[in-house]
Amino acid sequence: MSTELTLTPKRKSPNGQPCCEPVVYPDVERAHAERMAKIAKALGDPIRLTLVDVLRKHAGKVCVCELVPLFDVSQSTLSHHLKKLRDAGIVDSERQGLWAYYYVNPEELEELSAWLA
Amino acid sequence: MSTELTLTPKRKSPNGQPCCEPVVYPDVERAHAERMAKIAKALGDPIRLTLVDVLRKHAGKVCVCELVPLFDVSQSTLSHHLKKLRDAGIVDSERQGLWAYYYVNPEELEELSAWLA
DNA sequence: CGTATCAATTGACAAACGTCGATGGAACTG
DNA sequence: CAGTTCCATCGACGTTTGTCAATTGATACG
Repeated sequence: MSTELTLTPKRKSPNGQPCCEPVVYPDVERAHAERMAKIAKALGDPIRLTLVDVLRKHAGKVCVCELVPLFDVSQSTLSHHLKKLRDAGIVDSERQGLWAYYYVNPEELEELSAWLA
Repeated sequence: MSTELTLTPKRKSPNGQPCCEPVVYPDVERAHAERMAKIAKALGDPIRLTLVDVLRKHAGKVCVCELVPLFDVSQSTLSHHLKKLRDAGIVDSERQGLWAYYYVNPEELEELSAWLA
């Protein structure tokens, strides 16, 4: 990263000039930021965050039919949230007969967790 | 939390019965989850996440005019993103003459960071 | 085979989002 | 004062989101 920016304009710029030197975009960060933002976005809903919480704490595979009664939303809405978490890679699921079991992919949270710490 | 749930239905439920015992909603988590989801949502955009990254790494107050050239969006869009971060409490700003200086409120990230770790 | 159960998908809708260009307002410069 | 600079806000737009009721598809049971 090493971006030691110099960031303190003191006076108005001369006419026509922008106020600051354009600073290079930290290139390494780009894909990094996009991956983490995707994860954060998936966690950006109380229901989904709680789902992840329950799945993590249980540390095993949890049947959808156990998850539905935990929330005040319809089954289809919950299914939709689970799909978002799957699309983000945060959870995965496994079918067994009638039931679907969900579990967390802890690695997917690591990057964001490390950045945040 | 102490929620040791028993979560593994094996057979189809008898007619009319739902498949699982309803499990109590972990009440403590509710406000907690909403606060953290709000923070996560604010971080759920690559531009905003990068803004927070730059502000954190610089560990000081940064002028908006330094931030604008870092991204491929208009000044008004960037201002909009900064407002979202302000609304979430993640950053704060301070006016000095013509310029606005932004900085991170690190405490606001702690709850989510701790949960994620 | 017929019916019930669980879960995903579909379609609909209002609300929120991300973006831009234009405008407004405060403050500095000459 | 007149012009300029920085930044926030407004209005518009197309897209995405969160939600539900209804449907579908797969599986299990009798």
